[in-house]
Amino acid sequence: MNKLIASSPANRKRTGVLINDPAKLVNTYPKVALTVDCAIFGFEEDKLKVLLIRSDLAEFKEKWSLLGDIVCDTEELDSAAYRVLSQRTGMEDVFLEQVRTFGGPQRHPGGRVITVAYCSLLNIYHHQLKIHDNELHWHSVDNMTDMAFDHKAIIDECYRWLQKRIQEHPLGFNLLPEKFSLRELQNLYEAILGVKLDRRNFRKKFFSMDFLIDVGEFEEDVPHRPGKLYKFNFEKYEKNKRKWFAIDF
Amino acid sequence: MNKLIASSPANRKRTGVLINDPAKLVNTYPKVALTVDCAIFGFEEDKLKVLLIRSDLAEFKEKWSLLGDIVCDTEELDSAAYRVLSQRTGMEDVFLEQVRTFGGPQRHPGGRVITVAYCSLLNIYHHQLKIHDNELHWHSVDNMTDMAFDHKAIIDECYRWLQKRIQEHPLGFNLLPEKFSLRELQNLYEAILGVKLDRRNFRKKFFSMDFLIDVGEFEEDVPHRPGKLYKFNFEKYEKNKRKWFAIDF
DNA sequence: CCTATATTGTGTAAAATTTACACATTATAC
DNA sequence: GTATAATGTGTAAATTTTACACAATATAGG
Repeated sequence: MNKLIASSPANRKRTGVLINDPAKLVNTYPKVALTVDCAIFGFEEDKLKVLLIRSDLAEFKEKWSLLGDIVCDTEELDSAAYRVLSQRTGMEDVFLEQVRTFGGPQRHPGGRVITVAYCSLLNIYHHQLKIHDNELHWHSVDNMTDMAFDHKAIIDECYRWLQKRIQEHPLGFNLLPEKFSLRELQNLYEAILGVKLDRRNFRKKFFSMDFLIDVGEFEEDVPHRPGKLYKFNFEKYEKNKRKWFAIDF
Repeated sequence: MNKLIASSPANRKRTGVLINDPAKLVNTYPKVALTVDCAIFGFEEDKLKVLLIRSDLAEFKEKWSLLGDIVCDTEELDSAAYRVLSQRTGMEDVFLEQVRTFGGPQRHPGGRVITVAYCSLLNIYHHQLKIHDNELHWHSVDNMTDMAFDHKAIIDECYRWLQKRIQEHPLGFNLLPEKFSLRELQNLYEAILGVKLDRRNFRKKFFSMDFLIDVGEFEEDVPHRPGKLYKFNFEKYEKNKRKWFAIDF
């Protein structure tokens, strides 16, 4: 099934003789192209969105793909992903985390290309966000179709990852403006998790965590009684971060 | 900081002209060596162990490394990891999951080598387990020192991943014999999580989940009253898998 | 056979958390 | 000024989690 490669650690006979020239060894290894792909999520009109670009492969004409790039020679994976992110959005200090690596031998029509998938969260209305390329678009996460490569599978994986993660860590705030109302926060959770939550219990939950700072301001331009605005107290959270423990499955 | 690569998706001018020859494009990408590394965990004498091998690089003489191998030309990442696992342990049907990818440009002294880390769990006393290579050893997970490459960091990451994962999914049973006592199960959780648990509450918890099958047998060769033996009901678990939901951070 | 030892197996009460649920308040829109 | 649409708030019941002690049962060793 696999071509045998004599130098491969598992096939190399272990003679007890140590290898003095690792570069020579690595030279015998097969090489693949390496990219990063970013699932850049945003939240708009109470919907989770992901930033996509038109594929420029003829084969995937009219199809959408994630923002990605090759990893340069001496570049860290995280740095490559971050570079994609800031080049494409103009934003700095954006939430970014590795999700998983996709390496199917047939995933790219041009030959083997391994991609490390990243998840990124940003506020679509951030003043710093600049999307120049008019081939870039925010797509609703439900209703992902016509995707190039295996990018549908990557987005699905990143979305599941996000659903899980926002329940355990305060990631969601990265999708909101710095100041937000509890309604916005609840809409965010409801949209991402695909559930309906009780308003009073939701509030009680977040207030009891005691990480919300009342900024003493109110919503504006809403056609009803404006809600209070809050900030998330990241410093306090980092200090009090509870060690998560509960057997439950 | 990074060498510019004209063909890189992010640098390529988007002219609207579609690429008809993706292979030609991929050929211009820089290539890296690709490996998988398996953190193969076992449980012995109430301690979490990981299977390591002596590094065969002179540079890492006397140091330990994870079991890994290069990924072959047309091989899936999962398959490569599984191949390492079965070649090294003789076992089939072993729990295996991708954890994350390590790709620091300097992580391998022989040049750039990206590695996809996998976590695997098996029962050290399984009759099928055959470890031929006498350079292979089970190491206690605390007390990991003298590791080759960045394998200490990889093990740390896999260990944290495991700690989290066994609380949400019934992975731990993969480390135990098919039939086990509740004491063994509790020892497992205590060892992996590094906590002390109340015996009665632990039992109540697992009984209330209702996934344990009383096999009607008892421990043997223990110098005290033998405990009942149980199996984990994986079928029932798969059917009833509850969708995990709880905002908590 | 008896005794010492070590571990199994079991229940309950208190505390904490989660859930379900309704109405008065406050702003805008017309 | 009135209709509308959302905010803001409390409590009781149910559930889950925690803390905690003692009798039963096997082996080990004299």
